[in-house]
Parts: sequence; C-alpha cells; structure tokens
Amino acid sequence: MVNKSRIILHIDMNSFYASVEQIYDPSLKGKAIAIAGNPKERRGIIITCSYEARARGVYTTMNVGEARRKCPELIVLPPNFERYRAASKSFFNLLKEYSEILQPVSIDEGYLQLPIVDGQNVLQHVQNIQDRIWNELQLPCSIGIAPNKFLAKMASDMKKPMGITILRKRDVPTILWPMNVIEMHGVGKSTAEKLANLGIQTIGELAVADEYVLKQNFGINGLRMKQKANGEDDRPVDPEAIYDTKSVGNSTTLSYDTTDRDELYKVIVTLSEKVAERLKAKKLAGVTVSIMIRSADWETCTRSKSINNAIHSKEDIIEQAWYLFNKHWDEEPVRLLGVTVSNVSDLKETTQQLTLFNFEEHIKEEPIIKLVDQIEQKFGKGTIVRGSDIAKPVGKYHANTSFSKDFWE
DNA sequence: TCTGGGGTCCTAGGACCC
DNA sequence: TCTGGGGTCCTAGGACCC
Repeated sequence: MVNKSRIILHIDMNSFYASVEQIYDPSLKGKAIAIAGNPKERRGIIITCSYEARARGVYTTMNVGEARRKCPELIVLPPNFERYRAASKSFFNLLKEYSEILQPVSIDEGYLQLPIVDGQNVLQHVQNIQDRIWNELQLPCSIGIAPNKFLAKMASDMKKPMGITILRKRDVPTILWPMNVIEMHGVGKSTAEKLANLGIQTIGELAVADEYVLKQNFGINGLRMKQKANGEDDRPVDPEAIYDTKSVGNSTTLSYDTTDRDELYKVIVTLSEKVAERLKAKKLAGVTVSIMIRSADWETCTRSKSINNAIHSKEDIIEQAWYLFNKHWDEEPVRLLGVTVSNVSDLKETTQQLTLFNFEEHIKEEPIIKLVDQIEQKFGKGTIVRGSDIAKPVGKYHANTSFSKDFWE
C-alpha cells in the first residue's frame, strides 16, 4: 500500500536581523539590541530585536522612542539588508544539501521536504541540521517537523529560540485544539473577532464549525481555516514559488506630512526609479501601475491603471504614477506614498508579444492561417506565442510516496 | 501600541462580451 | 426589446504575513 506521508520542515530563523548583526559585531552578543528602520527619525520603528531586548518589553513595530524608554541600554542599529541577504543565501544553500524540495518563504524562513529514508531517526537528522546552522553560520533557528506545511509552521512557533517540535496528525486534538484561533497562521485580529462573534474561540471549535456558516462569513478562506484546524493541508512545497513575482513596489513614509506638490513629485520620481531598478534586476515588466497615498489620519487610498503594453522604464512608471497621483490626490497632507507595478511577466516574453502585436497591426487584413505563416516565415517557427503558452510554467514537485515506515501514525 | 516596508491572496461591483 | 446566464477583466479595498 502506498503511504502518502511527507516529512516537511518549517525552519524559522530566530530574531534573524539581530542575530546577523551579532555575527558582524560579536560584542553585541548577549545584549539587548534592536534593528530599527530610521533610528534617528521620530517615525522609526523596531523591525526586530534580540531576545534580551524582548525580555525588557521591546517588540516588533514598537516606536523607537518608546523602546528606549522601556529599555535604556537598548542598542539600536540601522538595517543592513545586504548582510541579511548574504546570511539568508548561506542558510538556504545549507538547507538545499538536504533536499531539492526547498521553498523559501521570506528572507528568514522556509519549508523543506525531506526525502523519506527507511529506518532513519528523523528527529536526530533534524537536530543535525539545526546544529550545522548554528555551528557553521552562527544562526539560531527553530524547526517544526510535520506531515504538512501548516502543521510544520505551527510547530516551529512552539519552541523558540533553538527549538525542534514534532507535530503529528494525532497531536492535533490535544495540542492545537485548546489554542485560541488567533494563534493560527492565517488568522489575524479581524478574523478572530469575527469568529468570536460566531461563538468560535478555540481551534477545536473551528475544527467542528458549520461549513455553511464559515463559507457565508469568510468565503473560500473559511473552509480552508476549518481544514487547517483539523490539521489538513495538502499544499505542495514549491521551490518555484519564489520566482513567480506578482508585483514590485516601493513606498515611503515621509519624515513629515506635506502638501507640497513639488516635493511629492520628487518622492514619486524616487520611488518609480527604485521600482524600475528592481524590475530591471528581475527582468520583469508589468501592465498595471498603482499608487498608494496615506494621509495624516492613516486613511489609505490606492489607485491603479492598466495599460496595453508592459512597461519597466522609470520614465514610463513616473508618467503613470504622476498621472494617477494628480487625478486622485485630494490635496490633504500626505504621510506616505507608494508606487507599485503589478501584473508582471518576464521581459523576454512581453517583448516577444509586442513584436507579434506590432507585426499583426501591419497585416491584420490577412486571414489568420496566412498570418501565422507570414509571421513564422519572418521570425521563424515557434515565434507564435499562444495564450496558453504565455503563462510561466510552474514546476510541481511530488513527494516520494513509497514510505514504509509509519512515522506519522 | 498611534503604528515601516515588502509582499500575497481574496472579494465585490461594474464593464463588457456572447 | 425592459431582458437570461455565463464568463472575463479591471479596480479598490481588506486581511494577513514577515
């Protein structure tokens, strides 16, 4: 009989940025340190902090001033993303030695599906991975081991720092069900409140909740939440997901709220340039440009516009973003501005489509068969990109299912 | 607790087409 | 023409995550 069990790890770096800074400056080890967006500006907030700082009441999103008041000896550092990216790369490279089925989720966490080896002591094996990340990279991490992504994610959260937690299907009623729904990955404050109004407080109550009611209140997500509450999740670990960028955007909170049009134009230009640069690095172009305007009272307005051809140059992005801004800005003081390009696709594919489109313009009177012939004569076979071929193929990885050892039973 | 910046996914309404 | 049903695309906003 085929056993469909998988062994999935969720590896979560502990206070990643702070840990990396402690590598570069070992004198920071054991101290209360924090990384803050803008340490000197009034609007700086804590991005992450060491466990020593957490013990003193400092937490992520806390205002820097507030954090300093709570913990006067706090060492506040600016972020150094190049360092974090480099550390992240080493970390994922190490993980890749254990399996090709690796899905980075963010700079500091990812899923790894282990090959199933008969008679292997899984816990020992994972302990070895954690030891290597610590010994070779000096990075602490927590690891969850489970038969699916959701349970692995929940498990990695249970012991921090440097924890390893196995969460089996059979543990779900005893471990997960007594927990409050807010503890569930994917359930935030808003959903938790809505659930509470329906009389659902715990994950156990969600696990047996009426599906019709869930569907009415939360749509497809309601049914997914119930499945997860029952420990079910069949999403594959997808190594390609990280390459499938949907949008590229930059935003900034101004150091003071302003209505100065010239100043706001400069900000739009800077943001558009950054977006263009990042699109170029990723070899992407997009057909939709959005802007975000946040006013002093935290009201956020987003406006977008789709155009015929995918764009990527700073000039094009500035033009669209500035048009949108002028059309929709209500002249109220602006706190934050953002520019995003979405509906992106590979630059090579979009220019190919553009060539086809332009050519088609010239000979659009011709019957379609002749058209195809002409294009292929001119540009070679394979030039025609049919609708179904344009979408980027997404690699699917399936687990080795021939696992005889009943690890999860 | 007066809140940064990077994203993803889902929904709902309207336009438009057959 | 006073009027169905299915589908897709676009836009705006909300919820959530790290």
